[in-house]
This record gives sequence, structure tokens and C-alpha cells, in this order.
Amino acid sequence: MADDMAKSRVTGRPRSETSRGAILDATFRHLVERGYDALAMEAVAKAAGTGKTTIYRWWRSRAELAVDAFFHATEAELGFPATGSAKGDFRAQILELAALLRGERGRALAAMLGGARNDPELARALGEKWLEPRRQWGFQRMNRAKAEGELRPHVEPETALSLLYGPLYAPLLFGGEVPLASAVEAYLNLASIGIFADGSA
Amino acid sequence: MADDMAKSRVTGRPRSETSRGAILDATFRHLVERGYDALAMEAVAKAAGTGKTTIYRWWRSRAELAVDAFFHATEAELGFPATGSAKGDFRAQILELAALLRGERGRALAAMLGGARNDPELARALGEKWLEPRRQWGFQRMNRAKAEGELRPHVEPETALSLLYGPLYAPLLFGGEVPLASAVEAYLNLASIGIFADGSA
Amino acid sequence: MADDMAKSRVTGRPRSETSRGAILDATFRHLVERGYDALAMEAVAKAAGTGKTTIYRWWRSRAELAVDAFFHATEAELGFPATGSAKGDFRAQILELAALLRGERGRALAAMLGGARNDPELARALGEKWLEPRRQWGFQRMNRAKAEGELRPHVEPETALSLLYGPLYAPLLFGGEVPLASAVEAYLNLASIGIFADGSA
Amino acid sequence: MADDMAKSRVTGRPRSETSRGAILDATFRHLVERGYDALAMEAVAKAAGTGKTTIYRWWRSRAELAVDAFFHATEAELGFPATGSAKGDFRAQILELAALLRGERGRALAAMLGGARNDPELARALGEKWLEPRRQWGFQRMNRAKAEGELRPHVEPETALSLLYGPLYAPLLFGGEVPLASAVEAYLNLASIGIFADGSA
DNA sequence: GACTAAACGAGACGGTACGTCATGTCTTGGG
DNA sequence: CCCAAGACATGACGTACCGTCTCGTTTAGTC
Repeated sequence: MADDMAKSRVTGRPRSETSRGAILDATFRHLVERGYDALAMEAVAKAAGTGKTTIYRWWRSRAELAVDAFFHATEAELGFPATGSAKGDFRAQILELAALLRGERGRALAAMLGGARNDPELARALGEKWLEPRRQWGFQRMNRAKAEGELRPHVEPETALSLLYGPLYAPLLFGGEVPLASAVEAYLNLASIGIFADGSA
Repeated sequence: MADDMAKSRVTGRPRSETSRGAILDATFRHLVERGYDALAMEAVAKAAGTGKTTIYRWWRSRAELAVDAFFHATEAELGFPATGSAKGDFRAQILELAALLRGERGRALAAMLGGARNDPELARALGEKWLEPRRQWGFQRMNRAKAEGELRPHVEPETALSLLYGPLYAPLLFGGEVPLASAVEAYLNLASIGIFADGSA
Repeated sequence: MADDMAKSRVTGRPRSETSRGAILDATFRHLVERGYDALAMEAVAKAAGTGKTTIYRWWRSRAELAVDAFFHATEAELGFPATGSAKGDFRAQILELAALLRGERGRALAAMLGGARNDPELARALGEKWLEPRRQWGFQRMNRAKAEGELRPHVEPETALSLLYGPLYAPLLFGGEVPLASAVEAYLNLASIGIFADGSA
Repeated sequence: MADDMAKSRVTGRPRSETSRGAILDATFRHLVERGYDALAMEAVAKAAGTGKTTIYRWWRSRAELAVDAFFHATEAELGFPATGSAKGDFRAQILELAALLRGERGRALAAMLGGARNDPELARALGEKWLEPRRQWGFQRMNRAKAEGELRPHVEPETALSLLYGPLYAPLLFGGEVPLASAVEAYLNLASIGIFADGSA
């Protein structure tokens, strides 16, 4: 998002990639270690060895910075699997997601998800960069599944998705940990019964 | 929580119920209108016509105050239904909960749930006063259902509960609205198939 | 001053002399140990084991309380000497005063004298109870001396008094110590030359 | 004192002289109008149109600020005269000082002198910036006078100085006004008799 | 090689809110 | 009617960050 504005300048000193990296790294570290609320721009600037100006020049807000830092650390690490069946694809994707959320990046994402409730801009940024792509993929995969007869009759994609992903995210709201792989498998089994034509655990 | 300390003092000027009410009301209003992050003690004190001291005398932190204010406005409004079947009980309870969350009190709770991610004390307070009682009831009801053969074989209560409640809460994380009653019914139907022995929608 | 109001009550619980003493003692201790600015009513009440109400009932202000406490501890300790000559009387009185000011009571008085600059009421109270009686005596003694020809010609009593007492008090303004007896004697000798007919040191 | 630190910084936004002046002026006004005790940093900040941070950045305490404000308003206004004789020099200097103390700056100084009794840091600051330079000059001038035979025999400079300046400052302790020029002349005449070889009024 | 122009670090700026402290007043129950 | 206890509204304290601003200093590219 921030990079978009770098499009066409021709003259003047070019943006320092060193600073950019240092800022994103420092932001990510603070996010993981102290959470979103305690993410102080001044602390980031000091840790990154830059001036606050440089941060504000390239990121409009703490929210954008945090989201950018998260993706800087996470980028392209989450694929969208293709196992052959919708049930297998979702299971694989959700288990992979659970694993990621349980790690360092999970703490960062959780911190931001919390902040998002009180920071509309963060909510927007997160929705756009994280949630939406996943939702897109989910919808398409689920629609394809429906078309190919993999779903039980009368199952709406939206409903199915909320059942598959809700139990994974919800614990983050209460300060809880992301469920372990075994727990994820357990609820996926239960959910699959209602969703997939071949729902047998 | 704050009231606990009022137990048995005999001497000195008694606590002003007027101030207590004004503070809780002002807190709730700010919570609903501006969210938890923007809930400034100074603003609450001014709105309530009290001093900050009086707030800090009775509530140890913003977190406790917010939670107390929420319950002051919500108190005893949520019963735990008894329809005759576990499936009916959970359906009724969850629909009632969804209705509450969609209203003003829902905005307050959502604001706090967001704050909880970045404020361990708020997470603790919320867990203790909101989540835990509900979890208690849920566990007991689910265990009873299991004992009475209302669950499908091999269904763990914990798993079932996460499947029933997760899709309800999760949208709050992304700044989304609580699902409408129809959407709640839809996912409950799907979830019930995997959980309850008589899961037919 | 405060006691004046105790004149004629007849009914109700009588004033507690225990509290009165405890309050005055605690006030004096605080005055000596921490100074006038740091003389907190709340600390005095706690140290005296009384309520703040009791203090405010009997003393209108911190200033009155402090002055009262000072005289409670000092009372009637300063006589007005009569050596036979004006020069001898003043010398004796000033040396006695210097000795007092160098002790514990001096620290209390010094603390109040400082506070007086910023607390008109304290200035008034101090002036009335401390300064004025001394000035009275000084004027009278000096006038008598003049009448009896003990002063050099054209010496105004007011001028003479300021010369005798000024060098004693002035150091208090700058946080300094009251001059030692030898220093006092030295300046008195010098001053006497200009003031008294028999001014020879 | 605050300025000392401004010595050699090269980087960053330079200190705002506008703010500095506004703060010192506002401080001086409050000092004159309300005294040292009532000199609230917040009020100064508001009156000066600055943030409190800016004050605390440049002055370590209320005491330093007050002293600085006083000198900002007074600076270099007090010379050390040279009339030819020690007696003349001191007379001139003391009369000039009395005139200053009777004005607005005198009220400010008096307020601070009072505060100094209860604020060791203020006492230190005042001593260092006001009292000490004057004492220095006094000592040197008096020592020279002694060397040049202008003093009566056996007159110690320290004693002489306390006799000359004490009567000027002492009234400030009791909330009184600085003596008028005529009163100052009167006591100087008396004091001179004991001090100076040519002490004849 | 000088010139132009933007990014850079540093850090001061006016603010807002923090949680604490003491003020002087009030409101109880008990002596 | 006094007393202790202590809650009350008020207002200043000194601190931490906010997001903006103003410096002098790089660091390119173009003339």
C-alpha cells in the first residue's frame, strides 16, 4: 500500500530500503512482543534507528504500518492447497493456518485483530489484505465444491465457511490460544458432517 | 467486582450510589459510542460529574470499569433456557445471545473483546465475568446431553461448544457485524448435524 | 486564637484535649521536619490519630494551625529582659532570640516565615502573634531609652530597631542558618555604635 | 541555567525562542501576581500557549523556571556602582536595590525568597544566581575598603555586610514592604557610623 | 563538477491522557 | 455536639506518546 506512491518520482534522494526494512522489522518485533496497543511509533523509530518523520512519510498510520509489517514477515507463506477434494483442501488450509497462528506471526495477527475492533482503519487494512483474499479463495473453492456435488444439499457456501473458520478464530477474541492441531481436526470432523456430502469423519 | 470490597465497612462516609451509577452509565455510553481504546478515564469522570479519584477508588483499572459498566447495563438479562432438549436449549441461548450482541450492548461487548487482546487484565476480567459462566453452563448442559444420549457418538463437549459458538463470535474479530438470526440458524443447523444424535435440520 | 471560640458552649460532648494536643504536637513535628509547604493536613490528621474534620473544626487554616503549634511548643519561653540599660536589654533579648532560632523551634519559625510570603493569612497570624508583641516591646523600650537619653541624637526608634533585628532575620530568607552568637555579638557591637549614646563596643 | 544545555546541538529542530520568551514572561507575570506557591506549571503552559513538555524540557523544576524568569525580566539591570568611596558605593548599590525591590520585580523576588525556605532547590538556585554574585561583590568591595583604610578598626567585612543588607531584606520575611528610600538612608546612616572610618552621617 | 530536489536523522513543538496526591467539604455511626 | 473514619469534587503534578514541524545532512539524477 505504501509502496504505491513510489511509482514515478524521478529526482531527489531515493527511498532508503535499509530504513524501510529496519522499520518493518522493528514494528513486527514490537507487535509480537508487546501487542498492538503498546506499539509506539516513537519506540519503533528508536529501535529502527530512524526518525519518526520517515515512518509517517511512508505509512499513513500505525494501522497501515502494523499490517505492512505483518505481511513483510509472512509474505507468500500461505498457499492455497489443492488436494483433490474440497474437504481435503479446506482441512489442509485450515490446519496450515492454525499452525501459523500458533507461532510468532500468529501473535502479531492476533494483536492486530484485537486492535482492529477499536481502530476502524486497522480493521479496513486487515480486512483488505488478509481476510478478503482468504474469503475470496474460500468462496470460490466452496462454490466449485457445490457445483461438483461435494456439498450436502441446501448448504450455503457462506454458512459453511463460517462454520469452518469461526471456531479457529474465535478463541483469539478471549485472549485464548489458537486451538491445537488435534482440536482443529476434531471440530473440522464435526463440521464436515454437516457440510460435505462425504462428511464421514 | 468492585462491590465486593464494600462488604462490611462500618465507619466513614458511605459510598455514593449516585456517583457509582453516573460513572457506570457514562462508561457504558462511551464504550458504545467510541469504543474501548478511546475510553478515557478523564472523559468518564467529566461526563459523570465526579473526580477521577472516585473512579480509581472503586475500580482498579479501565478494564474492570468497562466490564462492570457492561454488566450494570446488561445484568441478568441473559437466562439459560430450558426447552427440554439440548439442541433446543443451545439454539435458544445462542439466538438470544446473537440478538443481544447485535444491539447496543453488543457494541460495548465487542469493543471490550477487541481491547482484551491488548489488555490482559481486560481479558481476565471478561473471561471471569462473561465467558466463564457461559462456558460453565455450556459444559454442564453438553455433558448432560451426552449422558442422556443426545449427542452423536464420540462427540466431545469441548469440540461441540467451539463449533456452536465460534461462528457467532468470530466476525467480531474482523470488525464485522454479528450475524443475523437467519444466518445463525443456518450455521446452527449445519453444526447440529455433526453434534446431536437427532441432528436433522 | 482558635481557642477563643471555645468560650461558652454548654451542651454536647466537650472538646477532646487529647486530640488537641496530639494535633498540635504532630503539626509541630511536621513543621520542624518537613517545613511549612509540606505540612499536609492529611498527614497531621493521620499522625495525630484524628479526623481531618476535627482539625478544620478548630483551626480555620493551615496557617493558624502552624502558628498555634509553634506557640504551643514555645509558649512563654521568651521573656523580655531588664538589665538596667537599653543596650543591655536589646543585646540580651536578641541573643536569646538567636539561640531560640538556632534550635528546633527556630526551624519551625523559619519554615513559617518562608510560608508567610506566599500565604497572606500566615503572614497575618505570624505578625499578630509573634512579630507584633516583639515590636511593641521594642518600640516601648526604645522610646524609653530615647527619653532617658540613652540614644545618640536624631536616632529614630524605628530605624534603630530595623538595624538591630534585620541582620538577625535576613539570613532566614536565603535558606541560611541563623548567625552564631559570636556573629550576633559582632554586628550588635557595630550597630550599637550608631544607635546608643554609649555605643563603645 | 537552562540555556547552558543549548550550547552545541547541531541536529534536530532548534529550540523555539518564541516559546522560551512566552514561558518566561508568563512565569514572571504569575510570580508577580500570585506568588511562588501558586505558580502552577499548567497555568504557565496555558498562558504561554505551550505544552507542559516544553517547559519541563528546558527547566528542571518550578524553582529553576522562576529564577530564570526573574532574571529574564531583570537582567543586567543592576550594576555595581563606583562612586569613589566604599561608603558611597554601598549606599548607591543598596538604594538601587531597594528601588528594584519595591517594584514589580521586587514582588517576584520576594515571592521566591519566601518559597526558598520550603524549597531547597529554589534556595540553591536563588543563592547561586542572585545572592552569591552580590555577596561576591560586597566582599571584594569591603575588603578593598578595609585595605584602603576606609573601615573603622576591627570591623569584619562579613559583619559589616550583614549590617548593611540585613535591614533591607528582613521586612520581606514578614510580608512587609521593602523600606522606602528615606528609611533606607536612615538606617544606612546609622550603620555607617559603626562601619566606616568616615561614618559621620 | 556544480545544481536540484527529495529523503534522511534528529529532536523540539502543542497537545491529551495518564495515575497519584492533597485540598477542604460532606456524611455516616458511635461516644 | 464531638469524634474517627473516610468518601467526595477539584485541580495540579510530572510522564509518555501523539502526529507535526523544522533543522542540517546525505544521496541520487541532471545540466
